[in-house]
Amino acid sequence: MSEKDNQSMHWADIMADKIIREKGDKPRYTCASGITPSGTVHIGNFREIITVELVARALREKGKDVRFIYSWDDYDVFRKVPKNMPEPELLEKYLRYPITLVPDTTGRAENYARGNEVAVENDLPKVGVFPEYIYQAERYRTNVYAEEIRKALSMREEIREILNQYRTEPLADDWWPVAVFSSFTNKDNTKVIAWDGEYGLTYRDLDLDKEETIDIRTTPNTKLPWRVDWPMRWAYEGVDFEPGGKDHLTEGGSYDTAKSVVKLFGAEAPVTMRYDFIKLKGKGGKISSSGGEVADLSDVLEIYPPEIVRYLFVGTRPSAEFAISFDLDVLKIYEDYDNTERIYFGLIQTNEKKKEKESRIYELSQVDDKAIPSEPGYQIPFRHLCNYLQIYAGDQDKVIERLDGITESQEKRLRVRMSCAWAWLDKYAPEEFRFSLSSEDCMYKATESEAKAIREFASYVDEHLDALSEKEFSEYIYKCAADNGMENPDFFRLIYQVLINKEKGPKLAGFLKACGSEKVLEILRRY
RNA sequence: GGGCCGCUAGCUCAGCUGGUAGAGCAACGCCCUUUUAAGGCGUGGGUCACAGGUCCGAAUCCUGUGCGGCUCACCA
Repeated sequence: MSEKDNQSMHWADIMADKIIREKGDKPRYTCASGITPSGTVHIGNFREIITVELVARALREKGKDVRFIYSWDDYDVFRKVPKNMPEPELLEKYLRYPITLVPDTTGRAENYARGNEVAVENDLPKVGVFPEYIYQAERYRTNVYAEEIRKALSMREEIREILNQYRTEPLADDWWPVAVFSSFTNKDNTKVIAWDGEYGLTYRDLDLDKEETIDIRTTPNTKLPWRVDWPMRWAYEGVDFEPGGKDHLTEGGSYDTAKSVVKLFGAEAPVTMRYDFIKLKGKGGKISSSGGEVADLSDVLEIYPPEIVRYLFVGTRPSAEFAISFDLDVLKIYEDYDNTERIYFGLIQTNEKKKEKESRIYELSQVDDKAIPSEPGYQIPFRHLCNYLQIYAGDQDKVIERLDGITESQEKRLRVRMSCAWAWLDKYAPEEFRFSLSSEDCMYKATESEAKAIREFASYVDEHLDALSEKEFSEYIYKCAADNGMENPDFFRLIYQVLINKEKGPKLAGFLKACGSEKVLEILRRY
């Protein structure tokens, strides 16, 4: 590979090369990601998933077989009731339970953890992400990790030493590298008292002050604490790559200690990369959990088509923080994506370096790398599309009818885009941006002289709108104002009032043409 | 206290394995005597936080300083 190629490489390709370099040339690589579904899995968590997906795709394109596993850490403790969950007082009673044993008050699934999981599992295929899901609650509760737990117990002192390196307070003398959910209460308010050197573990339930001895080969109650659990799973699955947030990948963070602990399990740490958090812009705090506003993948998919959702992440270095916008920036995002697409299809000339870079971003943004579009999308600015949609009150078929020379594949993509645009107009667009054509039951009350001007204007529209250009027709707007003794601003205001019940609107001449004389006349002739 | 990140045009940011700065928005002007957050063309605007260093050459690499932020040191 030449140096030149390297310069224009995408971060996912660079990471794939790094994995191959550090892990050796293997026929198959295991890429992992995971999270505790202790609340809504938000778009920040999605960044880790899409990061793995992009690296996995880059590896596959280099001819490697890739296993992409996604670990749901649903045997973690329920510590806090998120603010966006229904029936908080019921959930309150289940604090300190494993989240898999907490009821789902949203009615989405059989338990709390599962409810948060299904939301994500339903949306990931839409953006072309198909991991193999691993459910840690099931793994632990069916004793899949019994040997690993026994190993951890036997390496108690070595593990303690590693963890103590970064702690302000050393772990207590009676600390054990295992957590126990009480079989009496399901809560983790327990303390390990003894281990028989094999599979027998004795713990005390601190709430009830009762003791019990369990067999880690048969009990569903044990689990490893995070800093031991993570490296254990690296070893168990043979993980080659797993990214992490900056909370994990800081000195003394869990990646650091796990890197040492994993050796005790006879394996090496995976290649990693750090990703930064995602901010939100213009969401207006509609959904709130633990204080801040939250958006999940489905919120983003509502206003951006899948390939643009991917584009947001593909085009940004993972180490950089960025904001996902719900406000007017949405327009720019669509324009940026379309621009990248035009570069890919050679509709815009750029230098070779930029073309390579943008083209790679375009490819990686596509949901299915086996089905990259063979032609660019229908060229219509997002703003324009929003106005057409509003003229036709969201009727996609009518908008399509107005567009010349649209192909089948373009129509398919445009319909997705229209759904997003419509959702955006409805939920997030600023008021000035929105309008709807007046209906008969909410007519502007015109004075007699205004009505006369409107009727005259209607005749101009009837005679000239279709035949003349936007600019040429403008003359008639001014002429009509003058003929009726009105100041221009007043006349424009009048027409906007009549058409859309607002004082202002899109640039009038162009707007009239976009509406078409038929629709305009239908409204004007009510006067 | 440790670690990390950021500091580039009024705003939001791109550019970063070095070759005398870019985009969008905002501003201003013109097309059009003329409403407009839907048009077109154009203009202005930055000692790239600061100080050193390496280099023919630094926004880009190194060192230090300042300011802002995040994170670990509890749990996951």
